[in-house]
Amino acid sequence: MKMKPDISTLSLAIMGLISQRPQTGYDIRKAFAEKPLGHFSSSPGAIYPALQRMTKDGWICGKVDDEKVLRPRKVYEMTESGRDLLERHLRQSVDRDDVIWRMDDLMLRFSLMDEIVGRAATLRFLRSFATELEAYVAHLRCFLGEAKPSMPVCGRLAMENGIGAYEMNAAWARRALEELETDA
Amino acid sequence: MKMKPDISTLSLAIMGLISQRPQTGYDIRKAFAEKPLGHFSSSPGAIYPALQRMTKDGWICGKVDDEKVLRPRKVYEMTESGRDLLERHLRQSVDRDDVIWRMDDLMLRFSLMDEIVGRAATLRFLRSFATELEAYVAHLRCFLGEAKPSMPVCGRLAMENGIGAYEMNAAWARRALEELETDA
DNA sequence: CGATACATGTAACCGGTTACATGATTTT
DNA sequence: AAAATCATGTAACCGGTTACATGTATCG
Repeated sequence: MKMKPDISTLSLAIMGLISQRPQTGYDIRKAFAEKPLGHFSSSPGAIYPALQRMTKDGWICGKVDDEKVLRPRKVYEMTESGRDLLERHLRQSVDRDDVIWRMDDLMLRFSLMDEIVGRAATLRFLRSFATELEAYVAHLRCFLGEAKPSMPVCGRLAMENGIGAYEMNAAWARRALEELETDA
Repeated sequence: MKMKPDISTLSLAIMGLISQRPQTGYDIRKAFAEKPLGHFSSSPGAIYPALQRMTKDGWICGKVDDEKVLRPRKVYEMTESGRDLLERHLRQSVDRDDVIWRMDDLMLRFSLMDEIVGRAATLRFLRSFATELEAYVAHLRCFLGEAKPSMPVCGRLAMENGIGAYEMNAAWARRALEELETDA
């Protein structure tokens, strides 16, 4: 019912940051704590184990930037195989399960993809994103139409809120598409 | 940075269902698998342990509806202290941390509260929900205004998407408020 | 009689949370 | 010298995921 995410949202966010420029665990924690968008845990108990896992898996590697101190300051950067994995992940197309179960991942992918896999991939992404959303909205509207009479007021309102969220995303995708198609 | 949720979203959803009418674990699984809105795991490995925990904590209790069979069919219903806890949870007011970190919980609460704690509480909820959202949107817009020049196009678009989602929710809350104020 | 839906559970695993522990560097 | 900030980590806990195991009732 869920499946797929070879890369967790946290790992993706971390790779997004260190792709821009190599960073320490602490830099990453600060970035997550200060950024208002995309909520990631900035707790050391999340970040450091994640960095260890990703290192073990060969996606990133940490270079001790200073010599023989007891507490080494490690600056992490992407490895080749990490970049590879990241690019493959960013290039994946959008399906219905993604829009239902992995919206956070989708938006995070969008915010990274233009700079890492280029404009063409970004446009492809937005088109499939909008298409899947519009199809799913149609499906939900149909469901709502049938269920409405038997639903309590607030159940119906909650569902309209859910559908509204998907519609907002679809409209945003169309606007973004227009803007990105007509610029440099 | 996160704190608070005395009740997990899954527990809340389960209590919402069995408040309407006593149900078995299997009924709950089916409800989660079929309902298009609010994504809950319908896997037995999530549901049954959750039911056990909630029973242990005294929020619900399961009555074996049939006598000496090897596989008893347990119908769960709310206990008094469970109803108490649920009502207290539903009556909580909305703060900024809720709209940032617990939007799912908020919408689930909304969909249940009218029938469990009444219209007045629902209206109070919607008012504080709208107010917090509008304040947070203002804050984000301000942040975006400052950061915009130094942001990559897609970073800006992603942030606009995030803000748009909050705005959509605020607008929805105002509409819902109007509808609920003027009806029965 | 076999398939399918009904129905309940367990166990290994994984990753995030909270809380704690420690040390280095900079500021007051 | 004390306090704050920079910086890295560990350990216990909790709950969800996946996969497995089992048994019952109904229907063709």
